[in-house]
Amino acid sequence: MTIKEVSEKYGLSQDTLRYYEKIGVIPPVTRTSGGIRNYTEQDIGWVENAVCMRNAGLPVEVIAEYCRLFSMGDSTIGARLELLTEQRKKLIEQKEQLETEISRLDYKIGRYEIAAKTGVLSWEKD
Amino acid sequence: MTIKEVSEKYGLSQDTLRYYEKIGVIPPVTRTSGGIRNYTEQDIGWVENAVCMRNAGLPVEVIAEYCRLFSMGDSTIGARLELLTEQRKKLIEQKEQLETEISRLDYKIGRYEIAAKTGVLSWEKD
DNA sequence: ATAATACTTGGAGTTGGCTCAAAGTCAAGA
DNA sequence: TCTTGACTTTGAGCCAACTCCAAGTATTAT
Repeated sequence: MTIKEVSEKYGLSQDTLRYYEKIGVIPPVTRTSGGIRNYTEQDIGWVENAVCMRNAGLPVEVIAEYCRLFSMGDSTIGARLELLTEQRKKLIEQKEQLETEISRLDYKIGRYEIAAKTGVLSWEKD
Repeated sequence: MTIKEVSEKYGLSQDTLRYYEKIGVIPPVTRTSGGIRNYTEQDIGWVENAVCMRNAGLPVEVIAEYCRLFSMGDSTIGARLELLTEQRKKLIEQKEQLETEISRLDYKIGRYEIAAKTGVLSWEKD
């Protein structure tokens, strides 16, 4: 698969794909004899991994570290497990933050709906 | 309350508090006759609002827009309701992204735990 | 063979959200 | 009175994560 196709499939710019490879968020991509990127299924697996992790807000640095450990082989399994566990913890915290803010918003929105209907503000501030 | 106290109470730097005020994430803070910031309960309410919204990842621009609308009075209630509803939707999407990634991580972590115990990788790639 | 298109690299520029520094004002204590 | 320290403003600097550009090479279509 060419960089263009991968770019379209995952909604990443070609620049971003090259950038990800450069900083190690994905391992070096397979090339044609002419040096052109030719993404294999494996390469694409790494792209998917990067997309998911980025969508969840993991820093590129962390994803790159995971790739680096992976490339070093089985001796880094413990370290990779630790890295993933730590990130999981952070995501759960974020999720809780989000839930808190969503209920705050729900409350506010509820009050605004009443206000919009009645034209009357049923409260004091913000 | 002085800027120092507010800074310590909410874990924001004094610079950040001044920055928030400057860009309108919080409305102009009450001042002493000498022009020194003297946060009232109301002002602090706005700070809390900013902290919650930022913790959930809302852009400062959006928070500032809400403040702006608020300062314009009751005629903007509809617009404020719309803004909050839109942001709520985004937060829910983000939450879903997070949940997706958390289960992906759970799956990976599960495999790594087995690998760490048995020393054997029970799968092929990443 | 040649033009158009797609690719390459390296490096500079952009955006969001702070963060720091310089230079100045002011109030309280020795 | 002088100094200390907290405050003020304006503006520059920084980091993450892209994003764009220039200059050059390779592939494809005619």
